[in-house]
Amino acid sequence: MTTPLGRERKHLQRALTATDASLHTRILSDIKRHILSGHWPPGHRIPFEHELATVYECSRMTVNKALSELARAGLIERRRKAGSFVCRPRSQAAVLEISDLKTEVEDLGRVYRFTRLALRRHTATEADRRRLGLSKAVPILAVTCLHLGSETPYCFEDRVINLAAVPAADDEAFLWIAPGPWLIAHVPWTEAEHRITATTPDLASAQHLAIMPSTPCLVVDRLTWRERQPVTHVRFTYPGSARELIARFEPSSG
Amino acid sequence: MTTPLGRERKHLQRALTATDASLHTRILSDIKRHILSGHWPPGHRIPFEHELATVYECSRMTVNKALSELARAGLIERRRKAGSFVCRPRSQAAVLEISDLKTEVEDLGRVYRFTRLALRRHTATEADRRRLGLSKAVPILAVTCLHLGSETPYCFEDRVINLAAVPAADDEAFLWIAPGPWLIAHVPWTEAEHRITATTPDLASAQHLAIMPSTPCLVVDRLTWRERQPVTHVRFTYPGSARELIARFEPSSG
DNA sequence: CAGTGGTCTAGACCACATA
DNA sequence: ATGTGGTCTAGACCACTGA
Repeated sequence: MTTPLGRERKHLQRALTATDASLHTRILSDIKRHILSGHWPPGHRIPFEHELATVYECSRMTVNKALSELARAGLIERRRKAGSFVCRPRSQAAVLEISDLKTEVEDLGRVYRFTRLALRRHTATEADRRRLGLSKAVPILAVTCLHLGSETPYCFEDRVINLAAVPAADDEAFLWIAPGPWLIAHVPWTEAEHRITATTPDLASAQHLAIMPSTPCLVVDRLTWRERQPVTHVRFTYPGSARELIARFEPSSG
Repeated sequence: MTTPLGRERKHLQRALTATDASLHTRILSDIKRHILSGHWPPGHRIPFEHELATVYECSRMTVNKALSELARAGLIERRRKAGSFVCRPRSQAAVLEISDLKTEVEDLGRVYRFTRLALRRHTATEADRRRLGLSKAVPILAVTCLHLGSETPYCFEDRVINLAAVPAADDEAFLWIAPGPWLIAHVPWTEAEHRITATTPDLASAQHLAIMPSTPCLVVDRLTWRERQPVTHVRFTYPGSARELIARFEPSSG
């Protein structure tokens, strides 16, 4: 009696639904549809796992997989003994895709080029330490670049690299490869924090971008860690007219 | 022989690890650590499911749960017959938390208040339709608000609401509740697209924010749908000095 | 064609929160 | 005390795909 009894049932279901994917996917999207359509408002208790298992004629594990994913996605909240409930939507979260500059520029249909401006190695000043969130005076590589789209200044990059975290950067001139791509190739899988503000450019930025010092600019500060160790801080300054950050939000997964 | 043979093993593992959570969580974070530390570089093939199942002395399902989650998180890529491989990191993606203005202001330690300025009901003009991505001349509710932090102008809100999607909005004056919270309460679970730019404010914004027309401003445009139907478009204009958008990126889950 | 991941089962025990 | 979700098992079949 260890023969798979569920097999006939499974095939029956496949025949009935036919349309698409796996069962747990179907359960997931069914529930998701109920939530997104408003049919199940926030606070609504969705059926228990064993109920859904009965409805879909499957094992509880299959239902559990669907519900667990919905919980991770933040669509439902699960409470022991109480059940699973539709969440109130998170205020507004959005996934911001910050691709590399080359892709960005080429997506605008322009020809990408960058020039390295200054490159300087020194011990971290007070300002550098503040940028990197460091307390010690580690060796630092400071580099500035100008990124162009079809020969028009597109973005000014002002970066410090923590050489204690990335010693190999000391041997790189960043003439043929920009610091960003180089770092991704040499220090993959980092964590990052972005700060996005609107300001007037500092003098260096305005000069290199060839804009008036009063031109509003979008400034993206990115601080990157590797295993809680600061790796690099970079400030991208875009003339406000050049850049749009676009972020999409969907209740994910599906 | 249907008695759970795995029980002794399970308890053995609990005793061995003791530290924390579930087994699949531990497997997940073990692998994640190998990846984030660079010990397993992009392209590296991680052990097969059955290998890990042997190592951790558990069933393949448990390993599968961990690996599936890593795959969803984008840390590994799974290919049938070939195995699972460490991904190259996605360029840079970040989760931007756009909370509501009340929370935002209060997080700055200020007292939140908002005033509704204009409220007007009319048929969608060409401009309105462009904002909402609509082709038909539906009824529209246009509303502007000023949000203040400790009586200082913090953000100017210029919004249009598609009354065809949210008829109930027609009965709301938005004097006691701001349009944002009202919409979240009445139209939960929407999809949204955000556009973030830096510009000089338009005349109305500058006037209400009491800033010079040359002050750089962070402008957040948000278009919201419900089931592919445009619900609302809103433009938030912040004096550049007032606002920082902060986005964090981690290789998620764990 | 052989072996991987993808999926599913029919149980089980447990922690835990709630009624 | 009871019943929920959380976790896990020891199998199984299948689809796909790369060697």
